[in-house]
Amino acid sequence: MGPTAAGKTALALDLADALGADIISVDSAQVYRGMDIGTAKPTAEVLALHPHRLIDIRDPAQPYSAAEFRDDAIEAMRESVAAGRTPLLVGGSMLYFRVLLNGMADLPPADPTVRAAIEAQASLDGWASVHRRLAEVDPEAAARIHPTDPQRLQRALEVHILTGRTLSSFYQEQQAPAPLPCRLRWLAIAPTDRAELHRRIALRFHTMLQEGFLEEVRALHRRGDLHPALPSIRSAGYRQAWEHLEGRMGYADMVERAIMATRQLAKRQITWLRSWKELQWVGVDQDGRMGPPSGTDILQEALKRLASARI
RNA sequence: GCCCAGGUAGCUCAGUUGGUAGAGCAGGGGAUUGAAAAUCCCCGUGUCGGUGGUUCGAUUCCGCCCCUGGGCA
Repeated sequence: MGPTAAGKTALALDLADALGADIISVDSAQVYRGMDIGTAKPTAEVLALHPHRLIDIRDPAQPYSAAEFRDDAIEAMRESVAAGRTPLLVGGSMLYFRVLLNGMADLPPADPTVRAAIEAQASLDGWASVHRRLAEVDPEAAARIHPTDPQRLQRALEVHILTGRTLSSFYQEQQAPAPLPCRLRWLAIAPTDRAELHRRIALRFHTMLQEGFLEEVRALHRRGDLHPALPSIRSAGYRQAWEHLEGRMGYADMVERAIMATRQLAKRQITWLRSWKELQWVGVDQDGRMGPPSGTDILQEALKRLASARI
């Protein structure tokens, strides 16, 4: 685990070799085909040598979800363990790691029709009216969800419309998480200081531009069936590039805002990691060198052997 | 050289009919159950360009100086 631009992929490739492991991607953006440069997806050459599971499994027009990830990841882990190998889960989508660890309630999947109806109400009477409506049928969820949080309001009301039951009631009967095919060890990699992380993020975005990031987004834009309401197009960098291509943002602004969005993403990822239990940390210094890992186990042994590697 | 408009938070700016100032963005902290690279919540002391003057009190009014635009020579 680690914030974006921390050096997860480089470490994962080395660790996979050292441990004889199968890499399983835990990345909500790298699942989309045709979104390569901007998601910092490993190149085709790298993927040929180190196959990654759960990359390129969706068209950008079709949203993926944490629940689908949970099922897909467990299946991939099973196959790896059955083959006598070690699954190595690598990525920065912390909710995805979280659902593997804690499981999810048995909720209905998203329903586009119901969501469209809720959005119609919101655009007519505002999200505050959606919040009031939720308060009538599910006061507990309404108390917990802020009236200005459209995404969670929509989800809570959607669950009630689809099932006639409250979100809270589903949470109460939530089962223990699905048993995993192996025990998990948690390892996080991140630059030691924030300024260094910011530097790496800016540097990487400029590299992406040189590698043809705008052309990549232009190709997505030309399809004509994609739009900024999709999770794929909303992701950091793509959203700003999309606005620029539609003439609503200048080039310099696009670059600045894309980097800002990525910094903010990294901050949220670090917030998740701060509260993670039993987490081993690997720090990365200004020269990209890994520091000594915390904790003691076989992972640490593998990391020691890689200690001179640059991330 | 003269005239005009500005110089206030990291940035863009508002404001104080004289009682030492506040928005957006950035940044920081937090939340996170089928969109999560998403969505949301909380956090604002800064020689108010410098220096003299008027005043009980000046960031605010006045003089001079410096800097940045624009105009005229």
